Amino acid sequence: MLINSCQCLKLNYNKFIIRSHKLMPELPEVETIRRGLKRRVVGKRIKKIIIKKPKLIKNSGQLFKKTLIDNSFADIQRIGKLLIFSIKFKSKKAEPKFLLIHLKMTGQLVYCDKNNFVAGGHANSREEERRFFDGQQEDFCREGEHTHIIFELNSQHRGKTSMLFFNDLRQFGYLKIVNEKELKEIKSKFGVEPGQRNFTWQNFRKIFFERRGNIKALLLNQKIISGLGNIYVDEILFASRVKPTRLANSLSESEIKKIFSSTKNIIKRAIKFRGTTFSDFVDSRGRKGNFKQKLKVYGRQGKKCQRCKKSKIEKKKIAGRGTHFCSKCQK
DNA sequence: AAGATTGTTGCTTA
DNA sequence: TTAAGCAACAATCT
Repeated sequence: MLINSCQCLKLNYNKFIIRSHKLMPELPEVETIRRGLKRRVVGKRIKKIIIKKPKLIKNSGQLFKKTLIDNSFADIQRIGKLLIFSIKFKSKKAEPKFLLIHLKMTGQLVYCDKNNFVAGGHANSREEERRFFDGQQEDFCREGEHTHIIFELNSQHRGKTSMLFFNDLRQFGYLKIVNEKELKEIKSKFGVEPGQRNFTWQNFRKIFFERRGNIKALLLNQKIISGLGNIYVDEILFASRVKPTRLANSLSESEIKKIFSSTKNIIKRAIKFRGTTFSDFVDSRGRKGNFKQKLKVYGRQGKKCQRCKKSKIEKKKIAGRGTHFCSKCQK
């Protein structure tokens, strides 16, 4: 069965796995993608690039190709939800450059060994989805309707070809080549990040005195705290017993402390479980992103609160986003 | 069938 | 000057 020999690594969330929820890559998902890709693409020569949707590349196609082709990636880093590929140039005196990839809401990066598979994108139908889960993923692992950029990679010593596909159903994601100065500028716009050195109690605490908006908006703001999205913000606030409508400057010291520690813990745990929305088809065990099972409020609207077992989880639009909470245990 | 959904940007308002 | 609020972006589902 192909599932055992499959070398196709699918790095992203899948809309069809959790069809009723629209789960988007946040910090833990992007981090999982980064780790998986780093192992596989670093060091491989970029042989060819096919640009099917030029608008997704924020440079000229010519510059994009010229910068990447015949070179390779030295490393993959991440800030917030943004992936940063550092480019290793064949010629040593070239100015350092970086490839930024943002997946936004529906972007995917799919890695595939060409010798085993041609890679795919979103499943295009329920039928495709069904076949996929029946293990017949050769039907699915091919260039899909939503594949917009294709990198052909070449392993230096073995000469094997592999493919990296950028798929994006809604085409909100982007790819961009930047130099060191531009990268620094972009990085400077990100706030403190769970798991990074700057995520200290002192830094975190300070934020709350400077802001007037509600806590939901604050936690979603990438300039203040980077990496959180709609799912984890709801989970963090539930864990902290704080209502998402609360104003940042109305929170007590102990409430801020709770938010601080649950942010750290939830993000750490979500990375450990390889994300909520992440799905990985590479190994014979078919491991998936498992955090979905750990969600306490997100997507549970109308269901009984697992903590107080009395109230129902509510869903309201707060800070322009669908927000899930228990009004009994979140004050 | 209109409205909701998602992350981010950029515009408007306060 | 700065922050808050909100439309816009694409495509799909309810």
